[in-house]
Amino acid sequence: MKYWLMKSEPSAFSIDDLIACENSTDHWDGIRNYQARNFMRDTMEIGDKVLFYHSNCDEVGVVGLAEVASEAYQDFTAFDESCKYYDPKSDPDKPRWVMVDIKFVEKFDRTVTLKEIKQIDELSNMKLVQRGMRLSIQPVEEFEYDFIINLAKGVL
DNA sequence: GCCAACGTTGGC
DNA sequence: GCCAACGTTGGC
Repeated sequence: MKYWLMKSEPSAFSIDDLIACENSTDHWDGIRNYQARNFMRDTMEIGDKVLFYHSNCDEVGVVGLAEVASEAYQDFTAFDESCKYYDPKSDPDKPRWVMVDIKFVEKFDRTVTLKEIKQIDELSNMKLVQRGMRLSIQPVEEFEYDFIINLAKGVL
């Protein structure tokens, strides 16, 4: 069992959008970064736990939980010329990009904000708060995952 | 909207 | 293989 943080811009795809999907599950398409792709392709497993993070918005932070619901498979949006994620260099016979399905688990009553996370010593090693870290899919430690849930629920 | 930091591309 | 130019990310 592994733990991840996955970023999404709520103006493009928010946690409420995920809830609204059939079975509260959707494919996580549009990843065009090799490191993030490799995590999905090589390391993620069905059932892995995900912190759902809203970036580039009014209230930046972790808004809820999800889980990995499929193995990695080819990201078909790379072959669609009309899609903004179109990548002419991705050959359908040898797809360059993959995605996984993500299933909604829980929406927090409140957002655990980036600002708040930055102020907590125990979370200072999270990739999220490292300078210049832009990866949209990041591994997190189990205790970090638990810590953020506890913050959201006011247990701490 | 700004801009720092980063990843990718492509000429050499 | 180097590195400048460019495009993107994402906090503020």
